[in-house]
Amino acid sequence: MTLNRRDQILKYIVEHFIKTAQPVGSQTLIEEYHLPYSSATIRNEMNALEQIGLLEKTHSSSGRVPSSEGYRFYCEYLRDKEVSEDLKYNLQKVLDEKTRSIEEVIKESCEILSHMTSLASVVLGPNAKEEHLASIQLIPLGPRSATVVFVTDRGYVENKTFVIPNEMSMEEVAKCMKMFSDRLIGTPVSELVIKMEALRPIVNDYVIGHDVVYKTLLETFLRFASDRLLLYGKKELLNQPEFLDDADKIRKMINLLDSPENLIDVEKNSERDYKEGNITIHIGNSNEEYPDVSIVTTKIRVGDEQEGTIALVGPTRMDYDKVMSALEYFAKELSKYYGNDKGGNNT
Amino acid sequence: MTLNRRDQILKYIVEHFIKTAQPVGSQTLIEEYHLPYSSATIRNEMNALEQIGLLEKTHSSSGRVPSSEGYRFYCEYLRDKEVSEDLKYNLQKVLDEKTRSIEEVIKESCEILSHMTSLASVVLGPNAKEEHLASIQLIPLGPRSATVVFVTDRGYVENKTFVIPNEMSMEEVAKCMKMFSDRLIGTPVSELVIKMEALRPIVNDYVIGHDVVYKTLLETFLRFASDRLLLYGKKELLNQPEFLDDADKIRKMINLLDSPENLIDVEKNSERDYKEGNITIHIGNSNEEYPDVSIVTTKIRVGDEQEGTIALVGPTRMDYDKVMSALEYFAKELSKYYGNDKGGNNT
DNA sequence: GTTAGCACTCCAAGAAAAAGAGTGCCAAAG
DNA sequence: CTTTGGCACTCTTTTTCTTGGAGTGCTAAC
Repeated sequence: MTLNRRDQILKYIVEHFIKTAQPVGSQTLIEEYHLPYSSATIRNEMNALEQIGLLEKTHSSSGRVPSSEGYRFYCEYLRDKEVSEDLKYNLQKVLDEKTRSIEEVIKESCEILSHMTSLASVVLGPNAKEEHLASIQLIPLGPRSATVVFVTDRGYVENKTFVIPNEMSMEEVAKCMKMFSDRLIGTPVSELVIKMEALRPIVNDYVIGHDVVYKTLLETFLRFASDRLLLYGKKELLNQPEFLDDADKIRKMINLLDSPENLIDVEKNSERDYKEGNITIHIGNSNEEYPDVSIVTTKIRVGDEQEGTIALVGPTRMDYDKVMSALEYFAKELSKYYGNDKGGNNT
Repeated sequence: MTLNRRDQILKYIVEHFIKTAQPVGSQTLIEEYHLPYSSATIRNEMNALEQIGLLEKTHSSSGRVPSSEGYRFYCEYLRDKEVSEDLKYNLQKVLDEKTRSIEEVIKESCEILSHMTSLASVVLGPNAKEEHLASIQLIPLGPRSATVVFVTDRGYVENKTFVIPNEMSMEEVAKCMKMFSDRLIGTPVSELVIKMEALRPIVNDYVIGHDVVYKTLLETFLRFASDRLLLYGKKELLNQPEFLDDADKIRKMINLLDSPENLIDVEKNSERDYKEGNITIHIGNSNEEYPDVSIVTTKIRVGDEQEGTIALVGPTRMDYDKVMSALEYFAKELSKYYGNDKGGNNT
């Protein structure tokens, strides 16, 4: 499909700006892309594009820079949708390692994605709410201390070491734990805390000094509910030119990346986001808290339950084409390998 | 103990510089501290202090700044060694919560320390090498996947989820795991990998397709060996004036904090470090990779084995007095609570 | 519709000047 | 022999001004 002149010019501007991080002028455009028009013509088109709100100027006589809308338009209509062979090759290499668990595959893939896009990648773990408690194990460490290990049916593990009060024997702790275990296994993680509440009076009759056990379990269950967040490629991201000389921007970005809440906030504010297939693109916007940050996300599914979100985070000036294609490719390949058979692989 | 004039001046300079991050001039010194001498006299003393190597100039006509040696001297002879009541109160509040595990106490204490010193605090977990494997548990998740959970005798947990190859049944995996378990429990973590090597031929005879199990275990054991590092207060640190406008310094600091290796490297280079009680102070030095970073560390002991290191990391211009006192106080209190009874608390 | 031409705007970089903070040192006073 | 007032000097920081250049918008002609 060939583009009309105006769109073609917009495309060039977006791509050139993505590459150089410099506002693009009419002259540059002609030289770089050998356009068969005079600079005046280009300027007219640029002006028109600015009127529609797809381009912006940094000051009255500067070159043009894409607006959020401009990027959005680019994503929707102009991008090439090509996945680089390099990326395919690198991802495939990771995916082909059969005995790797999905977590490891995701980790390594994210490192590759980060590296190839110079963005940070964030893995937002599956919300444990949908998982069920599969096992509670008490492991005595010494006469007065023990560790409890909790495993969900999707292999997520939490643990907690605690001190056994003098008035309780290890046997009693074990008995108490068994009691909880019998009543809690199979419970969805989201209901654990409520169910504990109900168990409180019952366990009261069983064991004296049970409250340590009770409290230990409760605290750990609360941890289940918190988001599991992994972050890769921070270094790559901070070497982008927008951060080269701007300490404030760096601090702000670190803030964003270090506290999941913020990221989730940005992501939630999504009425204006552009969706394409499984990919959602949030393009930073001047009336937001992080105006110059864009986030491209995709849901990762393994088996038939939702398994988590992968996001690539960076400046609004990011290579949307590359990022979207890469993420789409990755999500597709991943589901091909870890598809609808609940975690089994398809050898 | 009252100081001689020269030392008193050095003390004021160090403290003023720590407070303001600006080179200190003779005039300022007189005004701020009401010294009963003329500026010329002060200048003579400053000159002398520079000759001895305790002060430096940022350029030929600038005020003075403490040198590494100057800081060191300050730490050893000049500091006040007072612990603020505020800090005592806040730490005590955390320490008094009886059922908290030591990890949580350390976490919260570090947050307090970071907050009150505006430095980053780093917890370098106990080196697992000294721990012994206490438990291996296989938890089946589905027909073709399972999680193994490993616990050391000090309550450190590692886990790994893996996919069971088609040619193996869950029973076989369990059997295989049991075999490993029987032979590995009690082994020091440092020897696990070697011992695995020895087991390889034996297990070969037992089960077909054991290599997945073997590989899973081996990979997890390798993870045991890696350092366990926690980091708090990055935000506080990056708001220090040295980072206000210097993107490069921020990047460098983040690099340092994000990769444990670097931190350990800095810490190891310790011939010149100053030790006082349980505290070790590494003061950044111009011929090092991180010339303007200082690290104050203390070993934390629980029971009779070494349990880890806590470090406060920040610019060489840090409040050594406050930091050392705080850390010393914390370490002392902690060992009071979690003293020599192997993890029991003293209620 | 396209383009050459030109006036205009704004930024970036550099030079020059001015202001300020601080030093070192000398000679005189204590 | 230590302290101090005085002064020349150094170096940084801030401000102002200038200049060059990149880029635009507009108009009139093609």
